[in-house]
Amino acid sequence: MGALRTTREQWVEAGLTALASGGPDAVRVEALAKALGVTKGGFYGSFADREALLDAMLDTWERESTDEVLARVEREGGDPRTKIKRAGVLTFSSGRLLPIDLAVRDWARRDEAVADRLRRVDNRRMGLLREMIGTFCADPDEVEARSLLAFCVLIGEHFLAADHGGRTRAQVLARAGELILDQPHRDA
Amino acid sequence: MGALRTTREQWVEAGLTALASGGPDAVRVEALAKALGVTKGGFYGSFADREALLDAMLDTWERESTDEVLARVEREGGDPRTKIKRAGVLTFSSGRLLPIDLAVRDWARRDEAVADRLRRVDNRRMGLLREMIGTFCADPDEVEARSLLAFCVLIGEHFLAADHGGRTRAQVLARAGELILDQPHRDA
DNA sequence: CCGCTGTTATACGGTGGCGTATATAGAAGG
DNA sequence: CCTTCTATATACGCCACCGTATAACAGCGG
Repeated sequence: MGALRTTREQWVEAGLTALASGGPDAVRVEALAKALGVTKGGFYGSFADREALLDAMLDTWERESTDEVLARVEREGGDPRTKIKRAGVLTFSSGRLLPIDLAVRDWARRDEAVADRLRRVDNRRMGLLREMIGTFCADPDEVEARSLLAFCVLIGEHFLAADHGGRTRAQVLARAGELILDQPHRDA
Repeated sequence: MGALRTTREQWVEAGLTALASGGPDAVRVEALAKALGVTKGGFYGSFADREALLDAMLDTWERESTDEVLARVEREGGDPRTKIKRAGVLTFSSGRLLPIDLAVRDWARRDEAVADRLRRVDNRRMGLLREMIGTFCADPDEVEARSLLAFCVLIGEHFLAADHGGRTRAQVLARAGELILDQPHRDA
């Protein structure tokens, strides 16, 4: 073989970094090449075009966000609450996946194919939430409502800019988490 | 005067439409001109450059999202719950403001000036939520938590792609709304 | 009716990005 | 050590876009 090749994975990684910080429009072949210290010459040996890279990036994101997280959660075990918390940390507290996730969400509003992928990912996550919340809440409709609440907070939090009158966001979130997860509603 | 001028407002309106459907990168002077049936020739009579248009667009959005909504809510009166619901409808159920709002939220993640504007807007909205929820919830920390929950749902809902096992999103949201607003937490 | 006045159309230069073609360089194999 | 093979550098054409300069043109005042 010839000189050491810049792998598909390196291009995908650089692409995801660009996506995370600037959205899909920031994923530009020449910019990624510069970030990798090469020129775009070799890019078209690994990918047909820019679209193919975007597709591969979404493949990687989908796999890391679902299969890898769920496998690791399953492998490390624990009670339902522990599992869910671990899934949340793995997905939204590693600096890597969170910004990609948020960028994909905005992207999905304008691209139906991206929206389909996001639906697959979100449905698997909702599955976990249902499972956990179902352990302490009997009404399936309420399980669904609480799962949606939890998911909306996990995501929506990052799109809100409001302050909280001296409290930190983390403090308010902790209290909100209690309302959703630790205080099952009692029917009047 | 010469030929009928294409007003600043028309450019701003076209810009907001483009922002709503394609994000800030879709706000391109020549594309807006085509949408207005003119060329970009006159654009630079109304704006110094593209940045000036983006600024004017944000001015308009900020005013419509806060002053106009709050003034109308105040003018039409009603009890706190009615006021809040009216504010929610005016902001998030008119096809116009919602997509702009979502686009601005993603934009704010990458632009500090946009983030500052969004903070001003969100703080005024949180003010209304606090006021309403404070009417049936005494603990200020819980008021804050419930307000954040409500706001996260209003926004996060539009960034989620999950299904709900036969239920519609509206059904699940209705139940979630009850949990946040109609079922004050009782201490154990 | 004719000449201002100011808005818009048109043309231009510059930049940056995509995808292709060709040359080059560096490792593997003889 | 030389050949060969392949990834990459380089150069190219193309297009979209920004911002400017200049020309044309539509109303209004005289």
